Amino acid sequence: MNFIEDLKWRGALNQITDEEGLLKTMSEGQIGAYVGTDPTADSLHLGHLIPFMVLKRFQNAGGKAVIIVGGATGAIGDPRPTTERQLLSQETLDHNIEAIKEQVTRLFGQNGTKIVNNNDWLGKMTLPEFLRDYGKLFSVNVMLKKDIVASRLATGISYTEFTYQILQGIDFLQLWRREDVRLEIGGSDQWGNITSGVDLIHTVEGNDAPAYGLTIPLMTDSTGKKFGKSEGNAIWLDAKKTSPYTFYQFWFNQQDADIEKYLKYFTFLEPDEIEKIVAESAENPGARYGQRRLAEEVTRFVHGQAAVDEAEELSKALFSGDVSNLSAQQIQDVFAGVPSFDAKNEKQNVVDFIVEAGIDKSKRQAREDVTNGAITINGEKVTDLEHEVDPTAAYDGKFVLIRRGKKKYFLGKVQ
RNA sequence: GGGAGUGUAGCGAAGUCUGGCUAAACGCGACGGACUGUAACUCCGUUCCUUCGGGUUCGUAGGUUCGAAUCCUACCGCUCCCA
Repeated sequence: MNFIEDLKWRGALNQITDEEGLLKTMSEGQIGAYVGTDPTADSLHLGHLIPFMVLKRFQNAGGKAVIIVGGATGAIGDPRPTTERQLLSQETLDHNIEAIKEQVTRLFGQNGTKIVNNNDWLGKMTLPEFLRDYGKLFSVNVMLKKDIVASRLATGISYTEFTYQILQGIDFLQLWRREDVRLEIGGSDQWGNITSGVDLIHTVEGNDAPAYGLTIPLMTDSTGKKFGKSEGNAIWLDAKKTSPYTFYQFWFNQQDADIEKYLKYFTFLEPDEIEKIVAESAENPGARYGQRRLAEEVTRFVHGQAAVDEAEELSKALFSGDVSNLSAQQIQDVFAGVPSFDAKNEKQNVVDFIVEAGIDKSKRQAREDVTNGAITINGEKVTDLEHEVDPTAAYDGKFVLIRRGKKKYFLGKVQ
């Protein structure tokens, strides 16, 4: 299978500007492909992972991977379908850029991957240069027709965000010239921006200049719902924001119906390997073999093998049920990935304790959970609203382990 | 600038004409429980806060009234039509 056939098989291809042309160009020698991301936060999340995985596949297929961390575009704001973006301060942007560069480096490794900041060229451009050299080449009529702009005309869009597509177009042109980038990869919402770049290159470099764009379909689960959130929170790639354990569990908890789709889309496993996993899972779905493999593969890609081992060990400890016999040292080792809070070194009513630990947001909620038998402290179920929690009662007085519901653990560190 | 709408809990959406029975129907989501495979489906419960007496809510600020999400005034936001 070639690069494109593989993407199709994985359900990871939405639109492509010129399939034949791209394959031809790829066969003629090594070319680069790029994915751009703006530093809107200090970490990427699962939504960002998708284009990066396709870029990685491109790299595995013999291409050169180039990544833009958009210092300049991030300062402008890619228009969202709903409302204008809040601009970020320069300090925040700088901080985010560094954090994201580091993450991307971890995903791609040092060798052969180029990470650039578009501020290097966009930041130096003067306004007259911009208008003369680039603005002249863009038709407002065409720009207005881009879906994202058209959808914003009713509610309003600033001149700043309107201009975004030109900047992204310039990025593609710059990389086309500097890094032999011939392909831009993005989510399906990026189609308009990507074609801006392809059009610009064709205008400047000639209509037969090889430049292609490719988008990836939005991932949804089997019920059609948006993918990538857990309890309303984004799944981050930064271990400090989403622990490797939580990350692993996110994948492990996916339902049977989605496993095949996710294995294809989110792992680098070969087709026959995936078929084998799917067949084995179908035979004995209760063993959750597909989920385990999915969790392993994706966690390894993002956090490394050590994190996979740790997440598996932690999962084993948590779901075997009995935590009361663990030593303080074991607690410290095994539960490092669980959300933690500082516990006072004194007895306290359960309800107050739960709220102060941030496990529930109101006493009402905390009472309900206790009454329902949802709260377990140090392995013992607590159902009495008057129960006094003694944080020093177990684990050498160093830790309190709270479980809410079946799956959620919180570790209190006694002060 | 002129005109017509509209703003209700995390979201969607009733209630407004005909003021009290409304902490506010219903749906979704979320959270817990049962079942199970750490699943799906299904079922049950909860979903503003609380010292469990009560307290604070229906865009904001006033007003009328014994009593206002409901009536009046002003202001703010959003949508649509005309210019």
